[in-house]
Amino acid sequence: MQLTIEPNNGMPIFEQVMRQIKFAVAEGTLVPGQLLPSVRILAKKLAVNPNTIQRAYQELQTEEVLESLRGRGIAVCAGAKRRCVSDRQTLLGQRLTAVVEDAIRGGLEPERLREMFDKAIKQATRNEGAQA
Amino acid sequence: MQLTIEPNNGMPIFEQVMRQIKFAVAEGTLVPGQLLPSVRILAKKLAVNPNTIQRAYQELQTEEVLESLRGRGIAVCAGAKRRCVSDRQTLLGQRLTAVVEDAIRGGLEPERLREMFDKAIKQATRNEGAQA
Amino acid sequence: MQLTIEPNNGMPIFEQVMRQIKFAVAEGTLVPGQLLPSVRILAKKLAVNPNTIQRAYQELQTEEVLESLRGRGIAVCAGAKRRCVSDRQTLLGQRLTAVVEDAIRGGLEPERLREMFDKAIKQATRNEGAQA
Amino acid sequence: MQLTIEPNNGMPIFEQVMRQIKFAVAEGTLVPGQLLPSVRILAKKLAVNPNTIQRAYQELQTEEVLESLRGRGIAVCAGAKRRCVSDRQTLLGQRLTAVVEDAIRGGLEPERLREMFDKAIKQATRNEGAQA
DNA sequence: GTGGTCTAGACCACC
DNA sequence: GTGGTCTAGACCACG
Repeated sequence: MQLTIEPNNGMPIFEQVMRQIKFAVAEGTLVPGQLLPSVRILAKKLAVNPNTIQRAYQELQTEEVLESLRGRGIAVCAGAKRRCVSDRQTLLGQRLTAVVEDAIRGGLEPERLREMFDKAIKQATRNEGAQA
Repeated sequence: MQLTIEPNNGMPIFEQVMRQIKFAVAEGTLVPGQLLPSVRILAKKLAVNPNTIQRAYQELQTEEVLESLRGRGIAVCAGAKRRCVSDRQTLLGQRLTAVVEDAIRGGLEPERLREMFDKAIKQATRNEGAQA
Repeated sequence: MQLTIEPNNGMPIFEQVMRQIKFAVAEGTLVPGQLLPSVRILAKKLAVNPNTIQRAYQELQTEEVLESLRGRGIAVCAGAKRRCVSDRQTLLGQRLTAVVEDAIRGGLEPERLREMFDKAIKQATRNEGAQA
Repeated sequence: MQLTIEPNNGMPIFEQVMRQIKFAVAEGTLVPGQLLPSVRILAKKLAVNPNTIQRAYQELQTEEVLESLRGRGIAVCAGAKRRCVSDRQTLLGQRLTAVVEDAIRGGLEPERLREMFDKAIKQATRNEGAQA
């Protein structure tokens, strides 16, 4: 698993960590039962305070994505994958709807918006292909 | 001009005010040269701390959307409309691109994304029509 | 509102604070909309680190018992009372069931258990009456 | 003797082991003088760290429930049964009293509490009967 | 003034 | 070794 954080981009670090872990669970990079790096290890790797990682892990536990195995570490929960995938879908849908609404309400013609959308899709798939 | 703020929705109040003023300028509800309500009046109307309005006006001045007319008040700048319109366009483009990128990078098929987009458009135009 | 914490009794301090706040909401000492003491004030009053109070408030927000009013403070949520009351009921039920089960499973005769229960009730009501 | 542990239910594993051993002594499944399985054997059977069993045995020795017989193993103490039985009684009494007190102090009417108690008793005896 | 986030470092229980 | 909790003190955005 490859985590990257960018401080000072507005999003709290612990939240960046949470999102990336949920993402990894959703796409299967992290599978249920798998142990995550320990708080201290991950903190060191990301050059971040252990408390920050602790908080990310903590909140992911209350979201039932991770679970603490006493003395052994922290692992991905059983039903986590399904939950993360659906979370991501709804979040994505909300964001897309919000953008479209703002555009339409701002007087942008649907045709023009569609052009922008098509362009964005084309570019995104090209990027994706390049990385693969 | 009709401003509405919703506290605690995550976006700072001063930013909500800024966006709505820029929006009004972009669509022509506020025209260059027009005077805005005084800080105190607007603060009272929105039931908001005057400091908050002050900051919104302040930052809009540094963005050259508003200008302070000594002793008369605060008015919309000359070239503000063009600037606001293009601002809104680029911002919208960025948001749309970001959502699309996240979706594709997250493994969503372009066809599925397009369906979501079409649904969002249909709903947004329906809402818009209802309001008009 | 009167909060008391006892360190070193096993229960984390932030959890003691949470429980007592939920209790106060449940019994109506704290009413929806009411502002709580600020993080710093309460921390000082309880002779505890502000972070500890912050965490209690934080988690009560994710449980939708409290809500943060930006720049103004932290207040009791609208639907909080009902939620806290039902929470307390279910929790109580679970504890009672657990004790009874342990007793029966341990071979205690139901009649003997009922005697103990009656004695506990009598004593508890007497205490309660004394305080009132 | 049949021990079962459930990790991550909040109660430390060594304590679960202790309670179950005391329980077995109290009900006579384990009789004074009887040898317990060795630390390693039991640890393996429960799929648990030997240190954990070691600690359970250790603390049961300081409570004079078990005693170490040099070279032969660990056995149940002479007066252990009486002690365990009375321990269990007082513990049970304390828990029951605590629950009842919390309920009454929380404003629950004694009649309502009694209903809950009766229901719990009925269910517990039914479960017990089913298992027997 | 408020809450929110973060760092640094400590202590604890558990395995 | 692990996670969990706490203290101390800092900085930030917001009102």
